[in-house]
Amino acid sequence: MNIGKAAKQAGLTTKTVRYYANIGLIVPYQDPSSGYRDYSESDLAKLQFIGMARRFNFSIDECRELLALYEDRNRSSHDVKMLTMQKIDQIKGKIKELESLKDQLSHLAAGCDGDDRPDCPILDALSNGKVSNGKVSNGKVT
Amino acid sequence: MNIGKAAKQAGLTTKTVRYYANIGLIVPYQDPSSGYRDYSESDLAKLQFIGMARRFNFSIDECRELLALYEDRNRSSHDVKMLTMQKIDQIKGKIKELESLKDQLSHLAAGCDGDDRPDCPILDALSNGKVSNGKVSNGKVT
DNA sequence: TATAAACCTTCCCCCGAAGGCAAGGTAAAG
DNA sequence: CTTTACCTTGCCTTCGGGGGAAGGTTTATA
Repeated sequence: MNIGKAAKQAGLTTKTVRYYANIGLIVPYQDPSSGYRDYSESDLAKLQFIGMARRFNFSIDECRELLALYEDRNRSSHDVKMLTMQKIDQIKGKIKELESLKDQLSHLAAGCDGDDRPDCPILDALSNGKVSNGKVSNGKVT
Repeated sequence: MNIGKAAKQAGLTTKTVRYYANIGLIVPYQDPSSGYRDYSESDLAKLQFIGMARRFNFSIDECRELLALYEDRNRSSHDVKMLTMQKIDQIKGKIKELESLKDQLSHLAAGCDGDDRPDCPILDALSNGKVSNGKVSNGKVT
């Protein structure tokens, strides 16, 4: 199967699929004469697997781990669950951080008239540095 | 004031402050003979302002807008509030997205025994593509 | 006064995870 | 045979800086 079809089946772009081949994540057979990549059914399954994992916010490196487990017939489900729980914790942390940001910004916005006069508590708060209790970044997750 | 002290006062790294000068965000006077940058009190206030805005997840371009408003004695607080509300909406969207991810992953994890046997509904779900209802990315915000 | 430590400068490469585009080769259809 | 659709590599861009080299400046100390 050519890269275009494989990409479409997996819901990815050809750029992405080619990138995965370049970084050694999913490397298909490549015809030496034409240079065309040829994706097998097994490759396609892996592409779909990775696509789904990426949609769940797993990083490429985490996908590498998941893929290794996926291919290991003797893996323990414990290992997979661990990775998943870690990801959940990471996401929870990011949510808390964003909740805090949202609350602080909402508080600022509530104090601002939002009319055509220049007085603005939001700008005041940003400039005097005393907004609230900090602790903002950085749990990754994006 | 030298860059090191200015950066420290603003809670930023010298790298970051130099970067802001390079992209034209906050450009201090630069001594032509030594090449040293010299940050005025006004520059420092802007650095602190930007630092705070960045901590609130405003992008560099949004910081540019905020800074323009900050410096405009005739701005209307309406404009500032608009930007802030937009940012709040953006953050809300990202939170929803992460909540959905978390719920789906939690659901998967709950179905997985997490023992040393290989059976793993998490991997099954990732590979068969039928996890739940998709709609995952992408509201930015990071 | 000499020297060392602590600053500062520019320059270039690096991260994640691809996207965009150009130049050119290949395959399949008409 | 030609057009069209697909494929290839390669290089530059994103975003917000971080790391470190090579070298200049300033300040403190011996």
